[in-house]
Amino acid sequence: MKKDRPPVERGRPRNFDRALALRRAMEVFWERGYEGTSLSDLTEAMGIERPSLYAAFGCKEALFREAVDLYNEIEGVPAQRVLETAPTARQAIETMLRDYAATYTQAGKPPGCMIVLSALLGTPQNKDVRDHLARHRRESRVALKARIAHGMVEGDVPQTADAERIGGFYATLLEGLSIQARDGASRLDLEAIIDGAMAAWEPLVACRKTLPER
Amino acid sequence: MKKDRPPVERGRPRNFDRALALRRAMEVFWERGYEGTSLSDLTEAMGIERPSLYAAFGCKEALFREAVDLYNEIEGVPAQRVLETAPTARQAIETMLRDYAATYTQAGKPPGCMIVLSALLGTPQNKDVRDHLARHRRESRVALKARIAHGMVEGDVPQTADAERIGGFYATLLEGLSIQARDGASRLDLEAIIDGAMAAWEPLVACRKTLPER
DNA sequence: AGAATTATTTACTGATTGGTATGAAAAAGG
DNA sequence: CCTTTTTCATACCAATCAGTAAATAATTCT
Repeated sequence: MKKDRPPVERGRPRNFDRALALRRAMEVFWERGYEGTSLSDLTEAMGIERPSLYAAFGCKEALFREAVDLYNEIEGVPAQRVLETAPTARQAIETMLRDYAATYTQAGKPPGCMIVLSALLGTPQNKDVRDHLARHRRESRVALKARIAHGMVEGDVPQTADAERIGGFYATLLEGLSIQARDGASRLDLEAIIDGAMAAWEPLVACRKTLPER
Repeated sequence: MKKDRPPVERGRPRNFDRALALRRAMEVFWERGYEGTSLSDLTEAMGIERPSLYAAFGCKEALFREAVDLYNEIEGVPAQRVLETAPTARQAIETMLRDYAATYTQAGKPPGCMIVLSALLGTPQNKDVRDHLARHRRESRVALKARIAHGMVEGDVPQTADAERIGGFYATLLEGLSIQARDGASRLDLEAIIDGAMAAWEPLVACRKTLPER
Protein backbone atom coordinates (compact mmCIF):
# COMPACT_ATOMS: atom_id res chain seq x y z
CA MET A 1 0.00 0.00 0.00
CA LYS A 2 2.60 2.45 -0.81
CA LYS A 3 0.69 5.17 -2.49
CA ASP A 4 3.39 7.77 -2.33
CA ARG A 5 5.70 6.69 -5.03
CA PRO A 6 8.69 8.94 -5.45
CA PRO A 7 7.80 11.71 -7.85
CA VAL A 8 11.17 11.34 -9.48
CA GLU A 9 10.80 7.96 -10.98
CA ARG A 10 14.02 7.07 -12.60
CA GLY A 11 13.02 4.45 -15.05
CA ARG A 12 9.48 4.19 -16.11
CA PRO A 13 9.09 0.68 -17.36
CA ARG A 14 7.27 0.36 -20.66
CA ASN A 15 7.57 -1.69 -23.71
CA PHE A 16 9.78 0.17 -26.08
CA ASP A 17 9.04 0.40 -29.76
CA ARG A 18 11.39 -2.15 -31.28
CA ALA A 19 11.01 -0.87 -34.83
CA LEU A 20 11.67 2.69 -33.76
CA ALA A 21 14.68 1.67 -31.71
CA LEU A 22 16.06 -0.19 -34.70
CA ARG A 23 15.61 2.86 -36.87
CA ARG A 24 17.55 4.93 -34.38
CA ALA A 25 20.29 2.33 -34.27
CA MET A 26 20.42 2.37 -38.06
CA GLU A 27 20.94 6.10 -38.10
CA VAL A 28 23.82 5.95 -35.65
CA PHE A 29 25.53 3.12 -37.50
CA TRP A 30 24.95 4.98 -40.76
CA GLU A 31 26.50 8.12 -39.35
CA ARG A 32 29.48 6.64 -37.49
CA GLY A 33 30.02 3.23 -38.98
CA TYR A 34 30.06 -0.12 -37.23
CA GLU A 35 33.25 0.24 -35.24
CA GLY A 36 32.72 3.93 -34.65
CA THR A 37 29.48 3.24 -32.81
CA SER A 38 29.68 2.10 -29.18
CA LEU A 39 27.03 0.34 -27.18
CA SER A 40 26.59 3.53 -25.20
CA ASP A 41 25.97 5.48 -28.40
CA LEU A 42 23.36 2.92 -29.35
CA THR A 43 21.49 2.76 -26.05
CA GLU A 44 21.41 6.52 -25.86
CA ALA A 45 20.06 6.89 -29.38
CA MET A 46 17.60 4.05 -28.99
CA GLY A 47 16.34 5.23 -25.62
CA ILE A 48 16.74 1.85 -23.99
CA GLU A 49 19.13 0.30 -21.52
CA ARG A 50 21.83 -2.10 -22.42
CA PRO A 51 20.21 -5.37 -21.31
CA SER A 52 17.05 -4.47 -23.20
CA LEU A 53 19.14 -4.05 -26.31
CA TYR A 54 20.73 -7.44 -25.85
CA ALA A 55 17.40 -9.07 -25.08
CA ALA A 56 15.84 -7.61 -28.19
CA PHE A 57 18.68 -7.85 -30.71
CA GLY A 58 21.21 -10.38 -29.44
CA CYS A 59 24.49 -8.60 -29.84
CA LYS A 60 26.04 -5.60 -31.51
CA GLU A 61 26.73 -7.41 -34.74
CA ALA A 62 23.21 -8.87 -34.98
CA LEU A 63 21.79 -5.42 -34.37
CA PHE A 64 24.00 -4.01 -37.09
CA ARG A 65 22.84 -6.64 -39.54
CA GLU A 66 19.24 -5.84 -38.77
CA ALA A 67 20.03 -2.18 -39.21
CA VAL A 68 21.62 -2.90 -42.57
CA ASP A 69 18.57 -4.85 -43.66
CA LEU A 70 16.34 -2.00 -42.61
CA TYR A 71 18.54 0.48 -44.42
CA ASN A 72 18.44 -1.62 -47.53
CA GLU A 73 14.68 -1.85 -47.35
CA ILE A 74 14.17 1.85 -46.86
CA GLU A 75 16.91 3.39 -48.97
CA GLY A 76 18.20 0.66 -51.22
CA VAL A 77 15.27 -1.39 -52.48
CA PRO A 78 13.28 1.57 -53.88
CA ALA A 79 16.25 2.76 -55.89
CA GLN A 80 17.05 -0.77 -57.04
CA ARG A 81 13.48 -1.55 -58.06
CA VAL A 82 13.67 0.79 -61.02
CA LEU A 83 16.10 -1.67 -62.59
CA GLU A 84 13.06 -3.86 -63.17
CA THR A 85 10.46 -1.26 -63.97
CA ALA A 86 12.28 1.08 -66.34
CA PRO A 87 11.68 0.28 -70.02
CA THR A 88 15.30 0.53 -71.17
CA ALA A 89 18.64 -0.21 -69.59
CA ARG A 90 19.72 3.37 -69.99
CA GLN A 91 16.66 4.78 -68.28
CA ALA A 92 16.96 2.17 -65.55
CA ILE A 93 20.53 3.10 -64.74
CA GLU A 94 20.04 6.83 -64.97
CA THR A 95 16.96 6.76 -62.77
CA MET A 96 18.68 4.50 -60.26
CA LEU A 97 21.69 6.81 -60.05
CA ARG A 98 19.49 9.85 -59.53
CA ASP A 99 17.39 8.07 -56.94
CA TYR A 100 20.53 7.20 -55.03
CA ALA A 101 21.82 10.75 -55.37
CA ALA A 102 18.63 11.85 -53.65
CA THR A 103 18.92 9.36 -50.80
CA TYR A 104 22.60 10.19 -50.32
CA THR A 105 21.83 13.82 -49.66
CA GLN A 106 18.60 13.74 -47.65
CA ALA A 107 18.42 16.49 -45.08
CA GLY A 108 18.53 15.15 -41.56
CA LYS A 109 20.08 11.86 -42.53
CA PRO A 110 23.72 10.88 -42.77
CA PRO A 111 25.17 11.50 -46.24
CA GLY A 112 26.17 8.65 -48.51
CA CYS A 113 25.27 5.00 -48.47
CA MET A 114 25.41 2.99 -45.27
CA ILE A 115 26.24 -0.19 -47.14
CA VAL A 116 29.13 1.44 -48.93
CA LEU A 117 30.57 3.41 -46.04
CA SER A 118 29.83 1.93 -42.66
CA ALA A 119 32.33 -0.93 -42.58
CA LEU A 120 35.04 -0.57 -45.19
CA LEU A 121 38.17 -0.95 -43.05
CA GLY A 122 38.65 -2.09 -39.49
CA THR A 123 40.04 -4.66 -37.10
CA PRO A 124 40.47 -8.25 -38.21
CA GLN A 125 37.93 -9.40 -35.66
CA ASN A 126 35.17 -7.53 -37.46
CA LYS A 127 35.93 -9.02 -40.84
CA ASP A 128 32.55 -10.75 -40.91
CA VAL A 129 30.77 -7.44 -40.75
CA ARG A 130 32.81 -6.02 -43.61
CA ASP A 131 32.27 -9.13 -45.68
CA HIS A 132 28.56 -8.88 -45.08
CA LEU A 133 28.46 -5.40 -46.57
CA ALA A 134 30.82 -6.40 -49.37
CA ARG A 135 28.35 -9.11 -50.29
CA HIS A 136 25.59 -6.53 -50.51
CA ARG A 137 27.71 -4.37 -52.77
CA ARG A 138 28.54 -7.31 -54.93
CA GLU A 139 24.87 -8.09 -55.36
CA SER A 140 24.25 -4.53 -56.45
CA ARG A 141 26.94 -4.78 -59.07
CA VAL A 142 25.58 -8.08 -60.32
CA ALA A 143 22.09 -6.61 -60.59
CA LEU A 144 23.42 -3.64 -62.51
CA LYS A 145 25.28 -5.80 -65.00
CA ALA A 146 22.30 -8.10 -65.33
CA ARG A 147 20.09 -5.16 -66.24
CA ILE A 148 22.44 -4.21 -69.04
CA ALA A 149 22.59 -7.77 -70.27
CA HIS A 150 18.83 -7.77 -70.19
CA GLY A 151 18.83 -4.66 -72.36
CA MET A 152 20.97 -6.51 -74.85
CA VAL A 153 18.32 -9.23 -75.01
CA GLU A 154 15.52 -6.72 -75.28
CA GLY A 155 17.30 -4.83 -78.00
CA ASP A 156 17.80 -1.39 -76.47
CA VAL A 157 21.50 -2.13 -75.96
CA PRO A 158 23.65 -3.35 -78.86
CA GLN A 159 24.46 -7.04 -78.82
CA THR A 160 28.12 -6.18 -79.09
CA ALA A 161 28.21 -4.17 -75.88
CA ASP A 162 30.28 -5.26 -72.89
CA ALA A 163 27.78 -5.54 -70.06
CA GLU A 164 30.50 -6.40 -67.57
CA ARG A 165 32.48 -3.29 -68.28
CA ILE A 166 29.53 -0.95 -68.47
CA GLY A 167 28.07 -2.28 -65.25
CA GLY A 168 31.42 -2.06 -63.51
CA PHE A 169 31.77 1.50 -64.63
CA TYR A 170 28.40 2.64 -63.31
CA ALA A 171 28.77 0.66 -60.10
CA THR A 172 32.12 2.29 -59.45
CA LEU A 173 30.72 5.72 -60.06
CA LEU A 174 27.77 5.00 -57.79
CA GLU A 175 30.04 3.99 -54.94
CA GLY A 176 32.16 7.06 -55.53
CA LEU A 177 29.05 9.18 -55.08
CA SER A 178 28.83 8.06 -51.46
CA ILE A 179 32.25 9.48 -50.76
CA GLN A 180 31.41 12.70 -52.54
CA ALA A 181 28.31 12.99 -50.38
CA ARG A 182 30.37 12.44 -47.23
CA ASP A 183 32.74 15.13 -48.40
CA GLY A 184 29.87 17.57 -48.54
CA ALA A 185 28.58 17.34 -52.10
CA SER A 186 25.00 18.52 -52.53
CA ARG A 187 22.35 16.72 -54.51
CA LEU A 188 22.94 19.07 -57.39
CA ASP A 189 26.64 18.31 -57.28
CA LEU A 190 25.88 14.61 -57.54
CA GLU A 191 23.37 15.25 -60.32
CA ALA A 192 26.05 17.05 -62.31
CA ILE A 193 28.36 14.07 -61.91
CA ILE A 194 25.58 11.77 -63.06
CA ASP A 195 25.05 14.01 -66.08
CA GLY A 196 28.64 13.32 -66.95
CA ALA A 197 28.28 9.60 -66.40
CA MET A 198 25.20 9.44 -68.60
CA ALA A 199 26.96 11.35 -71.36
CA ALA A 200 29.22 8.33 -71.46
CA TRP A 201 26.37 5.97 -72.27
CA GLU A 202 26.46 6.17 -76.05
CA PRO A 203 30.16 5.54 -76.58
CA LEU A 204 30.08 2.93 -73.83
CA VAL A 205 27.40 0.77 -75.38
CA ALA A 206 28.84 1.35 -78.83
CA CYS A 207 32.23 0.06 -77.76
CA ARG A 208 32.51 -3.59 -78.74
CA LYS A 209 33.46 -6.11 -76.17
CA THR A 210 37.15 -6.89 -76.49
CA LEU A 211 37.56 -10.62 -76.55
CA PRO A 212 40.10 -12.11 -74.18
CA GLU A 213 43.27 -12.79 -76.11
CA ARG A 214 44.12 -16.43 -75.87
CA MET B 1 75.83 24.25 -14.14
CA LYS B 2 73.19 22.89 -16.42
CA LYS B 3 74.06 23.37 -19.94
CA ASP B 4 71.87 25.51 -22.03
CA ARG B 5 70.03 23.28 -24.44
CA PRO B 6 67.33 23.86 -27.03
CA PRO B 7 63.88 23.85 -25.48
CA VAL B 8 62.41 20.36 -25.30
CA GLU B 9 63.71 18.99 -28.49
CA ARG B 10 61.32 16.46 -29.93
CA GLY B 11 63.36 14.81 -32.58
CA ARG B 12 66.18 13.31 -30.64
CA PRO B 13 68.20 10.61 -32.30
CA ARG B 14 66.82 7.12 -31.81
CA ASN B 15 68.37 3.77 -32.10
CA PHE B 16 65.61 2.23 -34.17
CA ASP B 17 65.05 3.12 -37.81
CA ARG B 18 62.45 5.81 -37.60
CA ALA B 19 61.70 5.85 -41.33
CA LEU B 20 61.24 2.11 -41.43
CA ALA B 21 59.00 2.15 -38.39
CA LEU B 22 56.90 4.85 -40.01
CA ARG B 23 56.54 2.79 -43.14
CA ARG B 24 55.31 -0.13 -41.10
CA ALA B 25 52.84 2.09 -39.31
CA MET B 26 51.63 3.40 -42.65
CA GLU B 27 50.92 -0.09 -43.87
CA VAL B 28 48.88 -0.99 -40.80
CA PHE B 29 46.85 2.21 -40.95
CA TRP B 30 46.37 1.67 -44.67
CA GLU B 31 45.13 -1.86 -44.09
CA ARG B 32 42.89 -1.32 -41.06
CA GLY B 33 42.11 2.36 -41.01
CA TYR B 34 42.77 4.86 -38.25
CA GLU B 35 40.29 3.64 -35.66
CA GLY B 36 40.76 0.01 -36.62
CA THR B 37 44.43 0.20 -35.68
CA SER B 38 45.34 -0.03 -32.00
CA LEU B 39 48.54 1.04 -30.34
CA SER B 40 49.36 -2.62 -29.85
CA ASP B 41 48.95 -3.26 -33.57
CA LEU B 42 51.29 -0.38 -34.25
CA THR B 43 54.05 -1.30 -31.81
CA GLU B 44 53.98 -4.88 -33.02
CA ALA B 45 54.25 -3.87 -36.67
CA MET B 46 56.86 -1.21 -35.99
CA GLY B 47 58.98 -3.45 -33.78
CA ILE B 48 59.28 -0.88 -31.03
CA GLU B 49 57.79 -0.48 -27.59
CA ARG B 50 55.05 1.92 -26.75
CA PRO B 51 57.08 4.63 -24.99
CA SER B 52 59.50 4.72 -27.91
CA LEU B 53 56.59 5.29 -30.25
CA TYR B 54 55.34 8.19 -28.17
CA ALA B 55 58.82 9.66 -27.85
CA ALA B 56 59.36 9.51 -31.58
CA PHE B 57 55.94 10.43 -32.94
CA GLY B 58 54.00 12.19 -30.20
CA CYS B 59 50.66 10.47 -30.23
CA LYS B 60 48.56 8.16 -32.35
CA GLU B 61 47.05 10.97 -34.38
CA ALA B 62 50.41 12.62 -35.09
CA LEU B 63 51.79 9.26 -36.18
CA PHE B 64 48.81 8.79 -38.47
CA ARG B 65 49.33 12.18 -40.06
CA GLU B 66 52.97 11.38 -40.68
CA ALA B 67 51.90 8.07 -42.17
CA VAL B 68 49.44 9.85 -44.43
CA ASP B 69 52.13 12.24 -45.58
CA LEU B 70 54.43 9.33 -46.33
CA TYR B 71 51.67 7.53 -48.17
CA ASN B 72 50.96 10.60 -50.23
CA GLU B 73 54.61 10.96 -51.05
CA ILE B 74 55.07 7.36 -52.11
CA GLU B 75 51.75 6.51 -53.74
CA GLY B 76 50.00 9.79 -54.39
CA VAL B 77 52.54 12.29 -55.64
CA PRO B 78 53.87 10.15 -58.51
CA ALA B 79 50.38 9.58 -59.86
CA GLN B 80 49.49 13.23 -59.40
CA ARG B 81 52.61 14.52 -61.08
CA VAL B 82 51.46 13.37 -64.47
CA LEU B 83 48.80 16.08 -64.31
CA GLU B 84 51.66 18.49 -64.93
CA THR B 85 53.76 16.48 -67.32
CA ALA B 86 51.21 15.03 -69.73
CA PRO B 87 50.76 17.12 -72.90
CA THR B 88 46.96 17.08 -72.95
CA ALA B 89 44.25 17.04 -70.31
CA ARG B 90 42.92 13.79 -71.62
CA GLN B 91 46.25 12.03 -71.48
CA ALA B 92 46.90 13.49 -68.05
CA ILE B 93 43.68 12.13 -66.61
CA GLU B 94 43.89 8.76 -68.29
CA THR B 95 47.47 8.23 -67.18
CA MET B 96 46.68 9.34 -63.68
CA LEU B 97 43.75 6.95 -63.44
CA ARG B 98 45.84 4.06 -64.68
CA ASP B 99 48.69 4.91 -62.35
CA TYR B 100 46.29 4.87 -59.44
CA ALA B 101 44.78 1.61 -60.64
CA ALA B 102 48.27 0.14 -60.42
CA THR B 103 48.95 1.47 -56.92
CA TYR B 104 45.53 0.31 -55.71
CA THR B 105 46.28 -3.28 -56.63
CA GLN B 106 49.94 -3.73 -55.76
CA ALA B 107 50.71 -7.19 -54.51
CA GLY B 108 51.72 -7.21 -50.86
CA LYS B 109 50.14 -3.86 -50.11
CA PRO B 110 46.62 -3.07 -48.91
CA PRO B 111 44.21 -2.51 -51.79
CA GLY B 112 42.75 0.91 -52.51
CA CYS B 113 43.81 4.37 -51.44
CA MET B 114 44.72 5.08 -47.84
CA ILE B 115 43.53 8.66 -48.13
CA VAL B 116 40.17 7.62 -49.46
CA LEU B 117 39.52 4.67 -47.19
CA SER B 118 41.31 4.91 -43.87
CA ALA B 119 39.10 7.41 -42.05
CA LEU B 120 35.73 7.85 -43.69
CA LEU B 121 33.39 7.26 -40.75
CA GLY B 122 34.03 7.04 -37.04
CA THR B 123 33.52 8.50 -33.61
CA PRO B 124 32.99 12.24 -33.19
CA GLN B 125 36.23 12.54 -31.25
CA ASN B 126 38.24 11.58 -34.33
CA LYS B 127 36.60 14.14 -36.58
CA ASP B 128 39.90 15.98 -37.00
CA VAL B 129 41.47 12.93 -38.56
CA ARG B 130 38.62 12.51 -41.01
CA ASP B 131 38.70 16.18 -41.89
CA HIS B 132 42.41 15.93 -42.54
CA LEU B 133 41.88 13.22 -45.13
CA ALA B 134 38.86 15.01 -46.58
CA ARG B 135 41.09 18.01 -47.15
CA HIS B 136 43.53 15.83 -49.07
CA ARG B 137 40.73 14.49 -51.23
CA ARG B 138 39.46 17.98 -51.87
CA GLU B 139 42.88 19.04 -53.04
CA SER B 140 42.97 16.13 -55.46
CA ARG B 141 39.65 17.14 -56.91
CA VAL B 142 40.75 20.72 -57.24
CA ALA B 143 43.94 19.67 -59.03
CA LEU B 144 41.95 17.48 -61.40
CA LYS B 145 39.56 20.26 -62.31
CA ALA B 146 42.42 22.70 -62.67
CA ARG B 147 44.11 20.39 -65.17
CA ILE B 148 41.00 20.37 -67.31
CA ALA B 149 40.68 24.11 -67.12
CA HIS B 150 44.32 24.30 -68.13
CA GLY B 151 43.49 22.15 -71.15
CA MET B 152 40.83 24.64 -72.10
CA VAL B 153 43.43 27.38 -72.05
CA GLU B 154 45.92 25.29 -73.99
CA GLY B 155 43.31 24.38 -76.56
CA ASP B 156 43.12 20.60 -76.26
CA VAL B 157 39.78 20.90 -74.47
CA PRO B 158 36.94 22.93 -76.00
CA GLN B 159 36.37 26.32 -74.41
CA THR B 160 32.76 25.43 -73.92
CA ALA B 161 33.49 22.41 -71.73
CA ASP B 162 32.46 22.29 -68.10
CA ALA B 163 35.68 21.65 -66.20
CA GLU B 164 33.84 21.44 -62.89
CA ARG B 165 31.58 18.69 -64.05
CA ILE B 166 34.22 16.72 -65.89
CA GLY B 167 36.62 16.92 -62.97
CA GLY B 168 33.91 15.92 -60.54
CA PHE B 169 33.07 12.96 -62.69
CA TYR B 170 36.61 11.61 -62.88
CA ALA B 171 37.31 12.31 -59.23
CA THR B 172 34.21 10.37 -58.25
CA LEU B 173 35.18 7.47 -60.42
CA LEU B 174 38.69 7.50 -58.99
CA GLU B 175 37.42 7.31 -55.44
CA GLY B 176 35.06 4.55 -56.45
CA LEU B 177 38.03 2.57 -57.70
CA SER B 178 39.38 2.35 -54.16
CA ILE B 179 36.23 0.59 -53.04
CA GLN B 180 36.35 -1.74 -56.02
CA ALA B 181 39.90 -2.61 -55.10
CA ARG B 182 38.90 -3.33 -51.50
CA ASP B 183 36.14 -5.55 -52.80
CA GLY B 184 38.71 -7.62 -54.62
CA ALA B 185 38.92 -6.07 -58.08
CA SER B 186 42.15 -6.82 -59.93
CA ARG B 187 44.20 -4.30 -61.82
CA LEU B 188 42.66 -5.52 -65.05
CA ASP B 189 39.21 -5.05 -63.58
CA LEU B 190 40.07 -1.46 -62.75
CA GLU B 191 41.61 -0.93 -66.18
CA ALA B 192 38.37 -2.05 -67.79
CA ILE B 193 36.43 0.45 -65.70
CA ILE B 194 38.87 3.16 -66.72
CA ASP B 195 38.40 2.16 -70.36
CA GLY B 196 34.75 2.92 -69.85
CA ALA B 197 35.45 6.21 -68.15
CA MET B 198 37.76 7.30 -70.94
CA ALA B 199 35.17 6.39 -73.56
CA ALA B 200 33.14 9.13 -71.92
CA TRP B 201 35.75 11.76 -72.64
CA GLU B 202 34.56 12.90 -76.05
CA PRO B 203 30.90 13.47 -75.23
CA LEU B 204 31.93 14.96 -71.87
CA VAL B 205 34.15 17.67 -73.27
CA ALA B 206 31.73 18.26 -76.12
CA CYS B 207 28.89 18.89 -73.71
CA ARG B 208 28.52 22.63 -73.25
CA LYS B 209 28.50 24.03 -69.80
CA THR B 210 24.94 24.69 -68.74
CA LEU B 211 24.77 28.18 -67.39
CA PRO B 212 23.20 28.62 -64.00
CA GLU B 213 19.67 29.88 -64.47
CA ARG B 214 19.32 33.11 -62.60
C1' DA C 1 -6.85 -9.74 -4.77
C1' DG C 2 -2.05 -12.47 -4.93
C1' DA C 3 1.32 -15.41 -7.33
C1' DA C 4 3.94 -16.01 -11.46
C1' DT C 5 6.05 -14.04 -15.21
C1' DT C 6 8.00 -10.62 -17.96
C1' DA C 7 10.65 -6.14 -18.45
C1' DT C 8 13.84 -3.04 -17.11
C1' DT C 9 17.48 -0.98 -14.33
C1' DT C 10 21.64 -0.80 -11.54
C1' DA C 11 25.93 -2.27 -11.25
C1' DC C 12 29.22 -5.14 -12.58
C1' DT C 13 32.59 -8.23 -15.58
C1' DG C 14 37.24 -9.00 -17.84
C1' DA C 15 39.47 -7.23 -21.79
C1' DT C 16 41.28 -3.47 -24.33
C1' DT C 17 41.72 1.42 -25.41
C1' DG C 18 45.27 5.41 -25.76
C1' DG C 19 48.78 7.14 -22.94
C1' DT C 20 52.70 7.24 -18.86
C1' DA C 21 55.53 6.66 -14.66
C1' DT C 22 59.35 4.29 -13.22
C1' DG C 23 63.48 2.06 -13.17
C1' DA C 24 67.12 -0.47 -15.55
C1' DA C 25 70.58 -0.33 -19.04
C1' DA C 26 73.61 1.93 -21.94
C1' DA C 27 76.19 5.68 -23.46
C1' DA C 28 78.67 10.11 -22.82
C1' DG C 29 81.62 13.19 -20.24
C1' DG C 30 84.87 14.09 -16.94
C1' DC D 1 87.00 5.01 -13.03
C1' DC D 2 82.44 7.24 -11.49
C1' DT D 3 78.75 10.44 -12.47
C1' DT D 4 75.41 12.32 -15.54
C1' DT D 5 72.54 11.95 -19.27
C1' DT D 6 69.96 9.43 -22.69
C1' DT D 7 67.26 5.29 -24.36
C1' DC D 8 64.46 1.56 -23.70
C1' DA D 9 61.13 -1.88 -21.42
C1' DT D 10 58.21 -3.44 -17.75
C1' DA D 11 54.32 -2.30 -15.58
C1' DC D 12 50.96 0.63 -14.74
C1' DC D 13 46.95 4.30 -15.42
C1' DA D 14 41.99 5.80 -15.93
C1' DA D 15 38.60 5.35 -19.36
C1' DT D 16 36.03 2.73 -22.34
C1' DC D 17 34.91 -1.44 -24.85
C1' DA D 18 31.19 -5.28 -25.51
C1' DG D 19 28.51 -8.07 -22.78
C1' DT D 20 25.89 -9.89 -18.04
C1' DA D 21 24.19 -11.00 -13.30
C1' DA D 22 21.25 -9.75 -9.96
C1' DA D 23 17.61 -7.20 -8.32
C1' DT D 24 13.52 -4.40 -8.87
C1' DA D 25 9.45 -2.86 -11.07
C1' DA D 26 5.33 -3.76 -13.83
C1' DT D 27 2.14 -6.87 -16.13
C1' DT D 28 -0.34 -11.17 -16.69
C1' DC D 29 -2.79 -15.02 -15.12
C1' DT D 30 -5.27 -16.99 -12.35
